[in-house]
Amino acid sequence: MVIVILGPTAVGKTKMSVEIAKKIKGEIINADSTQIYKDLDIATAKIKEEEKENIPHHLFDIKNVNEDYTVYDYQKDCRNKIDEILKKNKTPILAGGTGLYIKAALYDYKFNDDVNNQFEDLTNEEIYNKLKELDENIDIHINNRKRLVRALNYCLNNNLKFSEKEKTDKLLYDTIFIGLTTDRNILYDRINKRVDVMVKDGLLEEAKRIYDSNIRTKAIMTPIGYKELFPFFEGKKSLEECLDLIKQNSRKYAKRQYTWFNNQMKVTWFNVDFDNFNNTINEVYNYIKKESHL
RNA sequence: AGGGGUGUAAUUUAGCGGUAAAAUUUUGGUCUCCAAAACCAACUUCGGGAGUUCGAUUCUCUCCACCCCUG
Repeated sequence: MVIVILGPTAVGKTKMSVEIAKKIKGEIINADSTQIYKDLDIATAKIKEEEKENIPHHLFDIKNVNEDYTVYDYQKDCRNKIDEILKKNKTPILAGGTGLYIKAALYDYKFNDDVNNQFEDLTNEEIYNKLKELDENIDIHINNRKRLVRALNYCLNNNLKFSEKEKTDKLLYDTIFIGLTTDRNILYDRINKRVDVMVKDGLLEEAKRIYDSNIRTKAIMTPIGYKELFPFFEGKKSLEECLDLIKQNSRKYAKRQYTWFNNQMKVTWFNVDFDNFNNTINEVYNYIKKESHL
């Protein structure tokens, strides 16, 4: 059995994962695309060493920021870890907020081979029209260039219609999806406060180090919390403006996480009791016990 | 208190005597490799009152609010 602890940012997934692991002989696998990387600690809200409580944690800090890592890599790595842990007769617990990673790892999710970007010179409309010729049922919006390119590649490489591509919802593992949630207002308040705490914990120093390194890879530019501070280091914006932007981007991110989880997975949601987190831990634990005895 | 200015969406700003607009926020949604990403959609507005006019958010008066100057 595999347990997944998911939810929007700042809702308490990390803490829950450790508590559940302690109760059920679990090992934790990171399911957060930004915590894969070394040296990105504060902005990504990565678990601290002393918080791990001797529970094994996997797929944290496995890449340098100048290396690439994609869903494709994660699918392989995560499945390997799951198998390893199951062999030891322990329970893998995926914890994190990157919905696509979770989906790719646990479902029979297939990738295209050989994507190349030979259409760089074309306008969106030209790509769209080419695609429409090969697949008249396509319903990707014309402004969504990334997806248009991918669909066109699929049609050309496989000589098949993208709209008829097999979409499977088949789970590869016996999985329990635990979703942690709370009122939107409370969540937003927590997000805002957490950013302030990050600053106290050294977010500015971490971001400055990254800014000075002059590395501008995807790993650096994707997480919320670094790029927003660059204008401050350049004297172009006030610190407050930059921090507000971090908060705002985090809120938007949380909103998108909800739409993904609600539409892509069968999640059982638990309202988090922040005043007494133990209540929520017990609730989740009892639910897992009940489900796993079936 | 006197003089001047400004009031349009949650915010910043367009605009016009003839159905009020954009960006951002917010909210909802899409999704089969770059997902803390990409994309789509929706809601809400002319400070109040009176006048001129066929018709006023636009012009006039007045009240209110805010800002600046003088005291």
